Amino acid sequence: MHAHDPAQAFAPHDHATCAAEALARAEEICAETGARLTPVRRRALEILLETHKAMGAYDVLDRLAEDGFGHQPPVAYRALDFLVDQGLVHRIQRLNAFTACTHPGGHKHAPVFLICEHCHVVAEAPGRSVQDSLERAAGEIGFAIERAHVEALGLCPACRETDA
Amino acid sequence: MHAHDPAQAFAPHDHATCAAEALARAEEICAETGARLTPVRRRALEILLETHKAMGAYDVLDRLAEDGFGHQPPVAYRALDFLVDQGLVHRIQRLNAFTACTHPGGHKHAPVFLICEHCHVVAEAPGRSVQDSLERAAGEIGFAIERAHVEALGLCPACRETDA
DNA sequence: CCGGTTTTGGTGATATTATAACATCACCCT
DNA sequence: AGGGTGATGTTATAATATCACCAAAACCGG
Repeated sequence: MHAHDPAQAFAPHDHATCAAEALARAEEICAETGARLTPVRRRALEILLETHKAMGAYDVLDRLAEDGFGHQPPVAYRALDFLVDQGLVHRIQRLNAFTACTHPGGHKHAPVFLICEHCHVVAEAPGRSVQDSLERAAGEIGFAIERAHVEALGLCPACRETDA
Repeated sequence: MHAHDPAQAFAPHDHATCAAEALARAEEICAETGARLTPVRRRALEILLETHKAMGAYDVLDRLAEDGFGHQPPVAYRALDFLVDQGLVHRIQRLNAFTACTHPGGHKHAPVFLICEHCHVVAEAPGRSVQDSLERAAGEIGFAIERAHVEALGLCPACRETDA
């Protein structure tokens, strides 16, 4: 599986490479924009990149604390807020949790999240057509969308078979 | 404006009628399914129907307490959970808040929520085409959607003009 | 390099949102 | 009446998120 296939998160893949590429890409993006990927921020991103499951802010915080960073909530929230602002991490509203973006920098990408209720992996699907429908529906009634969150709960391909 | 127009929430309308119809419809639905629209539950729904803004559970709780119901969080959460289960109320993930459904009972409706960042009104738009795109996108990678949340932030027609 | 400014990070306290666990009550059915 | 069920109340606590304040580090114009 190519590293940029949609929903790679649901398929077996070379995760070390997957994470390393995302991290490298994150560094490029920050370098380009002048944003500072400081140690806490970078570490927070690494932690999120370890898994395709979404992590709560306090889980990230615990990990950061283990690594010698502060152990108060703002430490995690500030790092996460920064990463979300840079588009390197997404917040999954449904779970009050965060997941690293697998293909950051994608030209204003409007992600659609698929959340497996069985294995808890979160994948980003190509959301262009969904966002287009959304824009159209909103446009018809004169609503101007600034940003949209699309999150679907269900079963990923692997868990469908397991459960069935 | 007809009571069932999409996104009526953004347009001036006879809200007393709007709320009364929704409440009547809720009673029908509960009668049909045997669900019990008890006093707290009914009151919680009435409270949510007073406005098209989303309300937090604790706001609803305060109102319920004023009306002589219990003043502990479970009182509100249980009533709200019931209403959500019956499809009479929707939870807006983005806001950790709740809004009454303006057209309950609609044939397994898969709503798309439009949240105005200026006036905070939440409207439900017809989401068929959005859900279809979503199903298609998920289907392509073998993901089986159980339910989806689509929430868009932006400006409603009225606030677009005001702000502009 | 200096000094002012901004950004970042640490910490304690607190706010907000949500649930667990258990007791009680009301109703229905027999 | 007895007993089951579902609804409600209450205490306590868990989980998530933010505020306020300070200190240190990075940046920037000279």
